[in-house]
Formats: sequence, structure tokens, C-alpha cells
Amino acid sequence: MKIIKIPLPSAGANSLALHLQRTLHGGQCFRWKRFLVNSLEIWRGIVNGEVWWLRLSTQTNVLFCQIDASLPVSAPDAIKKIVTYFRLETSIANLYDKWAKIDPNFKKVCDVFQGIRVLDQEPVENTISFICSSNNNIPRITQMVSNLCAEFGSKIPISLPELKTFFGVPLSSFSPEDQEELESPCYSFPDLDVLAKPEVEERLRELGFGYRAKFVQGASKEILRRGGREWLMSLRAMAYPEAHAELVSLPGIGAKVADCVCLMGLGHLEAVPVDVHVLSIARTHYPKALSGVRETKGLSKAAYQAVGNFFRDLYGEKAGWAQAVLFCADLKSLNPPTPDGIPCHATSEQVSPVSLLTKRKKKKNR
DNA sequence: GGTAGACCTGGACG
DNA sequence: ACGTCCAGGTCTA
Repeated sequence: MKIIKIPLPSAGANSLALHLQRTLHGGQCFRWKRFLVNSLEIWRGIVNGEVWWLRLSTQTNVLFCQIDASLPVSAPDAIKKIVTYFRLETSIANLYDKWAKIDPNFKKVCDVFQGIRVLDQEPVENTISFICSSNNNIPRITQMVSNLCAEFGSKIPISLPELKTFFGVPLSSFSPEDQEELESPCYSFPDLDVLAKPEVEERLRELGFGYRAKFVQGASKEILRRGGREWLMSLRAMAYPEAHAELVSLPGIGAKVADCVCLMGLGHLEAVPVDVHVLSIARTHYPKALSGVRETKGLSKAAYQAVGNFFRDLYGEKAGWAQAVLFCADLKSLNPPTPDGIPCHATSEQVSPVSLLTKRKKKKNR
């Protein structure tokens, strides 16, 4: 068992270079679990077939990673992977400063929503996961992805004797539920050739995927036909609009999911996923974004493109990252009324940061 | 080319 | 208790 240290890039005084909850539980990915023990926050994630353990010290601005010494993973390799995954070579301070100067609305929320990073994810997992995200909520997506992996992934070998302690905390200190979770096996994300099999659809329906079952199987099959993971990886080298066009031609992938994959799975940081929340943010605080676009109830294709182009024009090459910060301000799950852990925003403020950008609740009257 | 409805499911809300 | 609404949408007519 080794614990390695990864110093984070400076984020300036009183600023965070990384906020794990906002980044890992903000709807970007669905394979991380947070454990709270002895008022310590420990994260476990399954990334590219490996189990990662993380702990963040905001005091020292260091990210600790515990790795299984029985695995053939060297510390430099592990560091490299983590730096890539969290894009730690990108200075969040520079980005936030730039966006805050450009945009008064961003300035309002950036202090309260520090440390949000766009992850660099594996494209197959990212694509399939976001096909599951359509018309869905984060807890259920998380459950579905977990079921998908347990059913069609492979068990990741973990030497249990090695894992008796987590950053020095013994297993017995965890809650009974957490202990059970910790002792149950972890599964890798399934391969495309497994998901592409025709019988997968029916099984996924049994697992509660609903109408997305057909899309998961169908998209896997189609990706495979085009060259599999290698083909998906090739979209990274493509220009963003072309990569987006390729993705939307897959079953179950529309403009929004394609932008999620472009942003988080393909490194196209100018991709701006536009949903009803972003549309509402645009309508309320960036009226120019929709000038010249006829107002409709839903999100028309014209409105979708107008909003995306507006934010790209406003923020520049990493517009998707800036937008992720704004979106976080709107995510209730990260800004709970009664936080069970570390609050994401100042608790005693009269005006919640959430209300800075969007109305708390929209009443639907019929 | 653009717009309503349907679509699986489970938790929240009245 | 139960119907209704909603969740970071997509597909089809």
C-alpha cells in the first residue's frame, strides 16, 4: 500500500484548485463514491478499469492517492493518469479570472463555485453513460451505470488484505453500509463488443434502462461498425463541429449528449451542452444569446445552436468549462438545503448563489 | 426545416 | 393514499 502526493496547481489565495464533490458528483461522471469517516472525506472511483482512492487536503493543496501496491502501477504512472483525468496542468485560477473579467454573471458565482474541473474521460464510458442520461436524473443514471458494469463489465481484482485501511483509517471505522460497499467488488466498464450483442437490449430493460436499452445496444453496435473505441478516439483529433456531427448520427445521441461527449470524453472544451436549465440561464441573464431566434416552448435546434455559439463567443476556446461552472450553480444536488457534508456555499447568506442565476423553482400551471 | 407527443422509471410532491 | 410532475433528451410522425 502506498500513498502518493500530487501537489495541485496554485489557485490563488482563498481559492480551490479542485473541489471533488462539485467535479465528481456534478453530473459529469457516475462512477465515484464519497465516503465520510471521522470527518474525513474519502473518494473511490473506477476509472479505466482501475480503482482509485483519493483524499484532498485543501489546507496543503495536495491530492493524495492511495494505490494498491500489489498492482503493477508505478507512482509516476498513477500521477500522470490523475493529472490527465483532472486536467491538473490547466490552471483554474487563470481561467476563472479570465471569465470573471469577461462576464459579470460569472463573477457573481465564481467565488462560491470554485474548483470545478471538466474531467478528461474515457470516451466509450462517457458516451454510453450519457446515452443513459437522457430525460433522467443523476441518482438513477448512477444506478443504471452501476448495474451495467456489474452485469457486463469484469470484476476488478483487488487484494483485500491490502485494503484494510484507507488513508490510515481502518475499515472498521466506516459505517456498516460503507463497509459492505467497500468489500463488494468493483467492475470495469463493459467493452463495446459485449454491449453490441442483440440480447443486451432485453437484459438492460430488465435492469430498468427503459427505452434507453435499445440506444445503448444500438449505439455500441454502430460504434463498433465504424471502428470501435479507436474510431471514437479519432474524434478527438477532429475539429469540434465534425466530431459533434459524427456523434449525433448515433442512435440515442442528440445535440445535447453529443456535446457532453465532445466536452468530457473527447477534449473539445468549446462544446457547450445546452439543456433547459442553460436555456433558462441564457434567457434570463444573457438575452443577447437568443436575439433573432424565435421563442418556443422547448429547445429548438436554432435556439440550441444560438446559445452554444453565444457562450463560445463569450468565453472562448474553453467555453464548455465556463458553462459547467454556471451549471453547477443550478444543480440542487450539489447545493442541498440541508447539506450532509461540507456545504458548497456559505450557509448563512441571505441570497443563495443558486438564485443568482436562476429562479429556485419554476411553477408549471396547466 | 421545425414542432408536439410518446417514451421507461422511480422519487418527490400535493 | 395515489395521481401528477419531473429528471442535464431523443426519436418520430
